[in-house]
Parts: sequence; C-alpha cells; structure tokens
Amino acid sequence: MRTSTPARVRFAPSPTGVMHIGGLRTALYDWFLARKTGGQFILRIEDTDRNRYDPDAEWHIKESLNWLGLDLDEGPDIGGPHAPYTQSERLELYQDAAAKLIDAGDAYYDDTQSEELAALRQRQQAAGQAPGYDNRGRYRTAEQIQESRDEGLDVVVRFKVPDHGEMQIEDEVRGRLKFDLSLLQDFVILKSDGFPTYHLAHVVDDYEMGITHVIRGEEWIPSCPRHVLIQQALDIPTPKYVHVPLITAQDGAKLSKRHGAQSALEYRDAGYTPDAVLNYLALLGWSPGDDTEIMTRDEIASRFEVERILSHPAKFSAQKLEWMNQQHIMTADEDALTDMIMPCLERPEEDGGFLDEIERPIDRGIVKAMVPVLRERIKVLPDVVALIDFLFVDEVHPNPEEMIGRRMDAEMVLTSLNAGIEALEEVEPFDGESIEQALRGLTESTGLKAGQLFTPIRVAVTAKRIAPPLFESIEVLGRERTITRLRKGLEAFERHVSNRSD
RNA sequence: GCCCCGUUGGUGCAGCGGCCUAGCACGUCGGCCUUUCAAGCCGGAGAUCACGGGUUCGAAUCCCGUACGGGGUACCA
Repeated sequence: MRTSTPARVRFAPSPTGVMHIGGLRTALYDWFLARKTGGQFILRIEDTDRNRYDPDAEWHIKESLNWLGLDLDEGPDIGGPHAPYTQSERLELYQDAAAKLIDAGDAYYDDTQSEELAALRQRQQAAGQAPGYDNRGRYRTAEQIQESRDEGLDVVVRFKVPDHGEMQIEDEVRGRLKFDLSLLQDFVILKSDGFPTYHLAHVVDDYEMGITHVIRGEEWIPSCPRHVLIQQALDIPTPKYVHVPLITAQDGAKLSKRHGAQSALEYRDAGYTPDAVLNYLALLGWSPGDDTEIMTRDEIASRFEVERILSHPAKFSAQKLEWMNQQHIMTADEDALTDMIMPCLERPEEDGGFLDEIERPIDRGIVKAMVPVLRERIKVLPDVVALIDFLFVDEVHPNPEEMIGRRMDAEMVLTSLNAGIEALEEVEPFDGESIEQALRGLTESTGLKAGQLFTPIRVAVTAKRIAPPLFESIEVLGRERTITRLRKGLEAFERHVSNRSD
C-alpha cells in the first residue's frame, strides 16, 4: 500500500437549510480521505450570508453527520487548534486579509451601488452582451470613497483580476483545468456589511486551518480561478482541489424535494440504516475499481482514493438504495438492529408506529427474538411494524375467507385448525423446532399438504396472509395465546361457513 | 449569449490501446427452492460504448469537431 501523508480536510456547509444528500456525500468523501490517511476531518460553518441564515440548519448538519457516524476531529462544538470554526466569529481574519490585498494593490474599495449594478446588467442583456461587472470602480480615490461613506452609501472591497492571462489549475479528478482571465471580472471579497464572501473567507480559512484537500461540488469549478488568484496575491499555497460530481434526480435535474430527494435525516426517519446510506452514497461518484458493492465504512475508508472519484454526475436511485439497505440489514449486528427497530415500533400510530392500543414500552425481548426471521424480509426498518404487530395485540381478527388457501375447501380448514390445536397442546418443548416437527407430522395424519395445513393456522394466529415464518411466530406468541387464537379462529370460521350456507 | 464540466444497456459502476463476441450490480422477465412473504440459486431480454472525423496494424479506451445534458455567469454559497 502506498503511504500517504495525513490529509486535513474540512466539510464547510452554509447553514441555510436542511442538509441534502449531495452535501452529505461530500462530507463522506472528506471523512474517508481523512480516515484513510490518518488525517483530520474538520467541520467549519460558513455563515457569511446573514440573509439566508437558518438557525436550525447548524443543528441539522451536526445531527446528520452524527447519524452517519462521521466523527469530527475539529469543529464548532469540540473546538481545536484553529478555533473558532464558525466564520461569523472570525471576521477580523478576513478583514485583515482584505486590507492586506488593498495595500498591495490587489483589491480596491468600490462604491458602486447595487441598483447601478442591476441597471448595468439590464442594459448589457438588452444589448445582447454578456452580463457582468465592468470593473468601473477600479480607480476610485480615497476621497470619493470617504464621500460615499459619509453619505451612507454601500462600500465593498473587490479583488482586482488581471486583464489578461490564462490560469491553469490541477484538479485531482479532472486533471488540468484552463481558464481565460480576460473573461473574469473583478469580484467582491468583502461585502458592505463587513462580512466576507465565500471566495475570500474559505481561502483564508483553508490556509489558516492547514487544509490540504478542498473537496467540494463541481459547481465551484468556474469560480476556482478566483480562489487561486487570491492565494497568489496573499502569497499562500494552493491546496489540492477535488471537485466532485453532482448527484441528480432521475430526470437528470438537480435533486429537490419534488424528486423525493430528501435530507439525510429523512432517510433516517424512513428506516434506512446509516451503514447503507453511507455505502450507497459512497458509490454514487466513486468506486473501488472492481465490482465490490457492499462494504463496511472501514472497508470503504481503507479503499478510498481521490483519483477514483468520477467526473460525471450520477443519478440517485431510490430502488438501489432500498436494496442496499436490505443487504445491510441482513448482516447487521442483532442487538444493533433491534435497537434501530424499536423506535419504529414505539412511535405513535399516526407516525407509522404500532397501533396506539398496543401498550408502550414495547417488549424488546420479543422483537429481538423475531429479528432473525425479520431481517431478510424488510427493506426499510418500519416494515417490521406490519409484520409483527400480531404478537402484541390482545386479540386478532382473522378474515375467515383468507383461511381458505389455494386449492382448498372449507373442510380442509376445519381439519387443519383442529389438528393444529391438538398438536400444539402437546408439543414439548414449545420451541420453533419442535413446533415445526409436530405440525409437519400432521400432513400424514390429515392427508393435507403443507400449504393447506399451514395457511389456516397462519391466518388464525396472525390475521395476515403474509406473515413471518409460522413456527418462530408461534413460539414467540406462546402456547396459551396461540391455542386461544386457533380456537377463536375455528369458531369464526364455522360461523362464517354456516352464514354462507344460509 | 459567454465560460466550464461531462456523455458505456432504464439506473449505478468496471474498462486506462489488443485479454471486449463490452464485465458486475440494481431493476425487469422466466424458472428452481418453498408454510405465506422474503432471502437464496439458475437463466433470459436489454448497449451500433452520444454522433462524425482523425491517429494507429489495432480505439469504448488517444486527438479534434458536433449534438445533447449539467453547472457557472450575485454584496448566495
């Protein structure tokens, strides 16, 4: 294995809304790289836009990372050698950098007002020209700026972009990127409210925090030359750039609520396991180089390589995620799986949990006993609700008509139920294996086929046509309750038959 | 409009100049197994490797163009 130097990577979201799976995947790649190289994974909150600031967002971001198990080495809550990790608390740093750039002649104060800018854009568009700033503020005098300030006008700081030249940037996934600087206009680095723009703030912070790899969405590629320009002017090194492809919806468009594209926490609530989501997202834009698909987080981390990140966007497939979830559920630790299932059962009926008439808390032992047979027949955790609720209700109301399975008549139902009651009264010990033996033995004495024998019993015991395996279910239900249900089922069926013949 | 990135079956990936009569997985169809449902196993359909030119003895793989898709073009990130 090639030895790699420890990477310092940061996940730097803006607290402007819920955390989307696209952002989450970026965080994943950050984390994988950090863990693979023995480096650090850092969270930095980029709250430089006070207009879009959402106070709940930061919690949502941390909760999402936490759920996926992406542990932080440095961040707002846990601190670190470069604290604070929230940009609004580091304003001085950016203002100093801006001042330095102004002194060196790489940036200037601009008092062009937003209305003027809007009018300019409008005129350009009307004339069929490319809309953009025309660098009109470049040669303002100190006096002019002071005058504007005195009048209460807005003053920003703009970076002065060279009029000519080509910028080449090495991208770790795309190779060499080339940009024509003459197409790039002077851009704002410090807003009139004293806050920096993304361009300035992240460059300063990445340098201050010793970031080695900037992993971010490909929507940043076009503005990357700005970042390198700032670095050159500030005389600080350029980190490695890793622009990852977007995740799109089935129609190729950006993921949105419309597409069922949800935030990370919605997947949690819908019953996906963190390992499955992590595994699925990792493979959306990266692969280990062979056909391996199901992997643990440690496997992914150890096989992760930035060079193997794809350069084209991937469409999100809910179907494949479901399959992958099932795969992880099938191999998950039994206790851990049970723990994940419990809240799905205990939440209120209206939220998809057990019927409200079922008493809380739910008996974890019963659930755990069923986990081995449940795990391979659920796609998402809440699927267990409909599968095992019959174990928790006092009474069950089977539909007699459903007891008559394929190629069966009423007589067979009676035979099955009666024989079942008799056999289950005797079985010792009352466990799955013995129950199976006893019930299977009945095929000979009754002349019924296995299916004909078990269908009425299943329906009487569970009130479902589709249920978990019978013998395990009966064992967990217990002898008393099983026999009671069989008797009631028998009565109900007899009533049903006589009503029908009337 | 201009700039940037991309393009392998419906979807996610493998492929890095000959091993490709293009492999794997999801999905789909059929079968087996079977107490229901799953899981598992076996098999099928599905791709002129976006298109057109080059380079080469040889191209899905390298180069150019076109088309299409996406992104950017803010005192948003």
